[in-house]
Amino acid sequence: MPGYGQFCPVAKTCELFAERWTPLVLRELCCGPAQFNDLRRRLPLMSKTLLAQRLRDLEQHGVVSIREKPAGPGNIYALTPAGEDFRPIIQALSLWGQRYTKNILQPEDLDPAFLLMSVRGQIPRSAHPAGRFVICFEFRGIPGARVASRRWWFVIAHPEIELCMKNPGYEVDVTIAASLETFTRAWMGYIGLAEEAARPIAFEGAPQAVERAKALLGLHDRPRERRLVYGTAEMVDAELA
Amino acid sequence: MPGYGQFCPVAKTCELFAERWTPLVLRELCCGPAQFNDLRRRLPLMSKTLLAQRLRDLEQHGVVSIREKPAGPGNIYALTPAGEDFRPIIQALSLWGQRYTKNILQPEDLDPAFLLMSVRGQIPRSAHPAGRFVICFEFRGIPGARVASRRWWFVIAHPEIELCMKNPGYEVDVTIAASLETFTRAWMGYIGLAEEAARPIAFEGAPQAVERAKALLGLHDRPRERRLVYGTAEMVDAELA
DNA sequence: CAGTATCCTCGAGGATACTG
DNA sequence: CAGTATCCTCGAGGATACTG
Repeated sequence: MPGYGQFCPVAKTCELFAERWTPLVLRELCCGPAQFNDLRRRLPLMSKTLLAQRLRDLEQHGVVSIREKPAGPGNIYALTPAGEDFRPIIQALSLWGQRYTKNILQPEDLDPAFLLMSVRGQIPRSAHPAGRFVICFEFRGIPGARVASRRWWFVIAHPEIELCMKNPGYEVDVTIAASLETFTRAWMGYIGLAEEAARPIAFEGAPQAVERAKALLGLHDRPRERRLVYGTAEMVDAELA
Repeated sequence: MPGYGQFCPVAKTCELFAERWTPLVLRELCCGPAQFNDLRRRLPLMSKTLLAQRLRDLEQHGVVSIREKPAGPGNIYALTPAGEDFRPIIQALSLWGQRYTKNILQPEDLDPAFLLMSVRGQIPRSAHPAGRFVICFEFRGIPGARVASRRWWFVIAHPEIELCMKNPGYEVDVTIAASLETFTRAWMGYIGLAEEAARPIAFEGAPQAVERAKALLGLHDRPRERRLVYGTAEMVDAELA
């Protein structure tokens, strides 16, 4: 892609930042160093050829560092200090989107895998229950384009949360059943749990466990702009504790 | 361009914001409502077909309003409130660029017309001299790709500054002669006036007039990150007064 | 001036097969 | 797994001509 032919720092920044997929690659790297296939999992519609190319371009521009893994094949991709300075911009794009893209979510934008990885990433470790806590998700209305199962499990065992597509076999504390769209919108805080009489989100489990699950996931009865953290696990802990 | 297939507000925002040329169209509209050819002058490398399409897309997304001119053909393009909310993002992209794109300016990024329009736009009206004040610019090293004359004039006559490609005939108070690259970098504050012994910026005129011109244009002896205002004339007045 | 309509190009990026 | 090499497609957007 040729440049914009302007010395303006907005133009020069856009030459490297406002390319297709690039802001989303940076969004991912905001969560900390990652391997190639970590990024692929989070950007399933991006081809590997293009991902590799973008990473190389970003390295060229001093925004991403590429270092060999200490053992085994493959690299570790991480933000350089210049890359870190995109974090507030990612945050600002997110806030804009939270205000103005609520109502243009398309069925194709919904994906249980991406959703639940995001949900997991926004749970501060300080909120983990003391013992093992298992949440089962049952989604209706998954777009046909997504090859994904309807049932998912969170196995919360401090300090880890395992996301399973197959029944891990543990006793389930809370089951959450909802249409994928409703749950996505509720998690983002675009709608409140109390308002969805037509397509409700059903919680099954002991009342105390249900409340614990809602608190853990940050689900509220009323709409409330979610505070999304584009940062490492430590930053999530610090900002959402 | 298909979407990214993610509900993530960063992804949804990028679907409309991070398209080629779009941030620069918004950058221009940050300066206030504009007509089609105002925008074309500021985005000379963007085709009119594409500009028209982007403006339509932005209107569709509720970011730009398109209203017929009160008289005559053509429209007035302006930011909606949602569009105004991109202003801090443009500002942030600019700050990133000021920090990290200093050293990747290409000859093709230099353009006296774009430069001097930008210079003019960053002068608060409160700084205008009482009487008429005329600055002549003489640029060396204009890239061949740019069809532009080497000499330009600012006719500062409060509350207007006229930018002329042809000698307006007024007596010149200050003449500034420099290579286009040096002047561009100095104006951005990437370099200071005092440091460019090799390719100096020559000021000609009465010492007092020269000092006045430097103050007006915000030129300093030492590098200093320029505070660029992406806003209307009133905002420039308020922030740079 | 302020765009729109039409045609055409070329290059971004997807698909596929391959490698250590 | 973690990419790279190669080929090919298709659609973004440029060029041109046209309109009120």
